[in-house]
Amino acid sequence: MLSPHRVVAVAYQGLCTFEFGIVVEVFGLPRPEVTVPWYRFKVCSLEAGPVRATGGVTVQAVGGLNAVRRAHTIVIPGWRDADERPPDVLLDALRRAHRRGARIVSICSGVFVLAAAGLLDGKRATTHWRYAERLAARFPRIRVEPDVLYVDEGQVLTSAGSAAGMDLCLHIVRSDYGAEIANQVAKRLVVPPHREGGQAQYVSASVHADATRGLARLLEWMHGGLHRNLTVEALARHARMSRRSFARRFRAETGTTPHRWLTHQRLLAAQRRLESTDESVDEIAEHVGMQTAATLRHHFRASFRTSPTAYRRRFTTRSTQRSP
DNA sequence: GGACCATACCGCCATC
DNA sequence: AGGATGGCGGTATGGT
Repeated sequence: MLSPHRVVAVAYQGLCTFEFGIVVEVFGLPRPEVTVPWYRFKVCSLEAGPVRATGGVTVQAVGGLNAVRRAHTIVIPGWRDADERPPDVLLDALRRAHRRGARIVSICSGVFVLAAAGLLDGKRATTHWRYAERLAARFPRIRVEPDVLYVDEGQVLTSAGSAAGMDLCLHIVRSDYGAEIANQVAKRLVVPPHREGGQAQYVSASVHADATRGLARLLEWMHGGLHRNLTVEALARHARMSRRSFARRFRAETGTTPHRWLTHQRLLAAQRRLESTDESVDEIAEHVGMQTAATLRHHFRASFRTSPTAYRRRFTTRSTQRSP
């Protein structure tokens, strides 16, 4: 961990108060309970003078975009209008920061700023489900993933709608400081340390809560028995549907396919076990329902870009520091 | 890393 | 007519 690690949030006219608040909460609060050097947080303003944020709040930042030049992490907490091209000073500042290796983060519609700067070309990204189509249409070179809470492309990270920004910020803390400290932060925020699944399930859940109830029970059942050898055939039977209808319903509700969902859950379970137990990779593979350790390693690397053992070394709850 | 086999996925169409 | 369902089969993906 670079010490101190400077995080800068960009404020602008029409600032999204909620998303901005998330960033302040996670990176900007003093954390005496954390015994290692914490982030140094700063807000910088795109426009001179106080800026109006949503809800009639006025924000007076201490400095201008200069702070971006020295930041290790830059966060764009939403953008006021998906159709408004962000000013060139901001785009240039982000491009320069990106070139020198800074980490660029967006929440919700903030992705449009990153996209306009060209930082997402050829990369995966996500945004609020309301904007996903527009993003994909306007920026065809971005691989838009509408059904996840956040996408970590290493140097560029994007998160889905509003509160998913919290998931991404916690993910960043977890990457920088390890699971134990991330859990402490989550605990103080009174949020779960790790939300699973994508935003699609929240979308349909809020649109028609009843329809999801049947499948939600099934998901819980699947989750409770990851070690079982679950075939799509068996799942469909359990849900009393044909395979075809089951697959359709599953995608509609969760935004992914049954098998992919299972694999993902298994990987998350494996992560938890790597963090909190000293089981061998073989044992973990068996426990989470991956047939063999080789299969686990394969998927683990594909998803998290490290091996299970390397992950354990980094995130085991004792040694919590690493260099970003 | 590639080859082989099994299964999962999804478009298409008929049916309820 | 129109929406949901289920079967079929070609292709993609996963597991060994």
